[in-house]
Amino acid sequence: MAKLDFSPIADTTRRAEIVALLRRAILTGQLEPGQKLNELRISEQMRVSRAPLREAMRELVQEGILTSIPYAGTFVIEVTAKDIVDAYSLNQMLDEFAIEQTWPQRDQRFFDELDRRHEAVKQATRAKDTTRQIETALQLHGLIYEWADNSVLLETWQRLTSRLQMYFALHQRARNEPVPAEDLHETYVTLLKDSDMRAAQRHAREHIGLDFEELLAYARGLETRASKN
Amino acid sequence: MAKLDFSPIADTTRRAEIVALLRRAILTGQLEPGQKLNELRISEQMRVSRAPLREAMRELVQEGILTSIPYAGTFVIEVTAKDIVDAYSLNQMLDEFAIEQTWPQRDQRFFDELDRRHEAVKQATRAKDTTRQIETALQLHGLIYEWADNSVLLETWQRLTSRLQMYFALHQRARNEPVPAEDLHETYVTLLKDSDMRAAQRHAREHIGLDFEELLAYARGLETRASKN
DNA sequence: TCTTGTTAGATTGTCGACAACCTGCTTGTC
DNA sequence: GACAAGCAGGTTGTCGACAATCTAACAAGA
Repeated sequence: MAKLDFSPIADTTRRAEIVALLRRAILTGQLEPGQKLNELRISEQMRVSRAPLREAMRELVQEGILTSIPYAGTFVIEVTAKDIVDAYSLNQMLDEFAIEQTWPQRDQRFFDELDRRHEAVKQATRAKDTTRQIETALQLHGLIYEWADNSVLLETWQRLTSRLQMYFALHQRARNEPVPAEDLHETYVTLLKDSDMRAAQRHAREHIGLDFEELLAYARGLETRASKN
Repeated sequence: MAKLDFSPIADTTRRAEIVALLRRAILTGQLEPGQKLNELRISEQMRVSRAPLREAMRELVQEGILTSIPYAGTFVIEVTAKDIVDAYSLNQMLDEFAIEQTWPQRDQRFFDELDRRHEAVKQATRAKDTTRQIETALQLHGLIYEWADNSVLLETWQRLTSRLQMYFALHQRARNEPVPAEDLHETYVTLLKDSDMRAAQRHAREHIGLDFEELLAYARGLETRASKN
């Protein structure tokens, strides 16, 4: 019998689809930070009862992109400059760890996948599809976490990614101009293929840092504006 | 007007209480790994309808201590040796980071709280209340995360703690004898009060490592037994 | 004018019932 | 006896309605 990998069957519950829909709406910025999610309205729009919608919202609350106050409502999380700093500094630490864990596991399949994802970023960049550009860049970046073969680490990264994606999408929407070129990824990919682990770690640190500074400046701007109200 | 800090009022939803009840049942090992949670049965026992129960279960699924398969059921997560290794190695990394972040923030309040929690561990040890001993030890350990002033890091740690607590509780239940003395914590506390950050980091690494080796051996035993079925 | 009590409307939390689905057993056929 | 089809029981997923709670507007009193 030939060895054949079947992908898992799709979740066929309404709940799972609702989760996907809501998550996408939040991470692309269609639902803005602080916005309240009216259960009745959303359930009517989706042609679904409130039960699966509420369960979906509970999941997203635990995922950290929604927040719930009993009898008051469920809201998209607010983005503060401190949140970004926190997420960023933890991300740096995790990156270093993930690269360390992945390093001995790198093989041809890893390199191929690396190229595939890098190509996806370049394509999104050429198409000027900024939302997709953020998505693919994070997927490229997530490869080291998938390869690290540590399920808890991967979960942690995915939770963090939700927030990062949201932050970048907001930033992107605000300035409404294309994200910088993909040269940074070029170096990143090259270093991951190379033999100097420390160099890869160092680059990951600095590479992410660049986008981060801009992002942070944007968030500080938001807060300054908010404090004037 | 005198400055007075009111603590937030308790969540008064059934859902929140159910979450607390279930979490406790899982983390103390009353609900065993792999066990299925029958919604109807539990809802009847708690005198609650299935709606808030299901929402509570969704939260615990996202928290990582339950797992759900559509139309099949919701189960307590299985514990594999690899899970423990994964959680442990990530924990080491996070500890180092947390100590680094906390270090400059240490003040008298920190030291006082450190002593308070240490005392709680000693008390639980004297009372031979093993469940509480695990709880308090993890709370003592969690202080550096609370003081690190990084909300994302704290969340991550709390998720990890759920699993760690479950692992230790299982181990504890299995061998059914008191956990070793609190001398290890004595050193830990002393080092956190001292001025040598590296030493504290190194100790945290090794200190946790001791309990861990036993835990791991236990998990491997579980798997060996399971594979014979 | 400010504060306090009341009330109406809207929203969230919870409930009981029904629909969809899975599992294991039975039945019938070869 | 082996195997497939179909049925029965039980469990999860979803629904619509009701109860509890919050908010804001309004009225009454100091």
